[in-house]
Amino acid sequence: MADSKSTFYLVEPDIFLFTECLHFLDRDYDDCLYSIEDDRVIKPLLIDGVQTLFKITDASDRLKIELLAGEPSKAIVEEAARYVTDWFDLERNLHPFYQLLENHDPLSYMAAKYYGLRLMRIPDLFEALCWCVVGQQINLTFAHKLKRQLVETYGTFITYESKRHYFFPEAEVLAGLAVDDLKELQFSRQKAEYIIGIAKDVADGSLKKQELVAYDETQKMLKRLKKIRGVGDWTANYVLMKSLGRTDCITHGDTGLQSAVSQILGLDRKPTRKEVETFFEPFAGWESYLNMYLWRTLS
DNA sequence: CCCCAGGGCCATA
DNA sequence: TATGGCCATGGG
Repeated sequence: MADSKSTFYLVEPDIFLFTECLHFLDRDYDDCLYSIEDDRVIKPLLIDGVQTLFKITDASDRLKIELLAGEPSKAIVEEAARYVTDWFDLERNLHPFYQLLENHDPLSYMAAKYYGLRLMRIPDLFEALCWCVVGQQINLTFAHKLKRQLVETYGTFITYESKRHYFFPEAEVLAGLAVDDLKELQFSRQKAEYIIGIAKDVADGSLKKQELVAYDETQKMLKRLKKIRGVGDWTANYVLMKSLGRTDCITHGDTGLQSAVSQILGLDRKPTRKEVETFFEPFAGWESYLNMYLWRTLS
């Protein structure tokens, strides 16, 4: 294959800064589904059952995506482009959000300080749901440890330069597990039951991302998601913003969010749900982005 | 030892 | 509808 076929570019939108997006991905945690070194991301993608590996770098006004492993068919390049576009939320016009941000009293500093940060998404619905269940109630360090155990035990991987790059486990695989299989990985009984249940729904086709998208309204999507055992208010909102890219979601109950809002309001306690809603009011339609920028203040 | 982490279910009233 | 116990583990 000609080398040119294995590299493609995506035009960067206005208000985009690759390093700022990478900073959010990197933070202090050890994520097992991508690796970041210097100013590049290495991301394995399973596309129609084909194992691929991409390197993403910044080329001034474009994102450069190089295929490191896997045949560069047209379909694979298209899927990879789709994935990266969603991952970095490249299709979003952030001007309206920045307008609100710049005119907001205590938060206007964010427009410059976090300039170009995008809602870093988890395009895969199953992965997003599982990540939520894993992260429920526990600290993020332990959550990443649990995720790594899950991925390295039940996921497949591609080897590149003697390093393993893992794909998130298939729903069909996790659907066949017993609760005790996950308890061995330090999952609580509830988390194990939730994840296996969600895996079964996805594996048998009763839960599809397309179904959610078709609802068109955030409230209907939330209602559908909350029917799933293990999915409450926090998870439903998290999944809608991170997987479906809804911009009007607030991760109610999120301790990180509460901590950020508490600091900004100068409270010595966690804010009530009402106080959080009031705080978000000026950002109607852009709650998810404010949510993201508030998380950013924590790291 | 305590409490709390990017929650949610379930029992109880 | 609202509240409290519970879950697994690690860090402060």
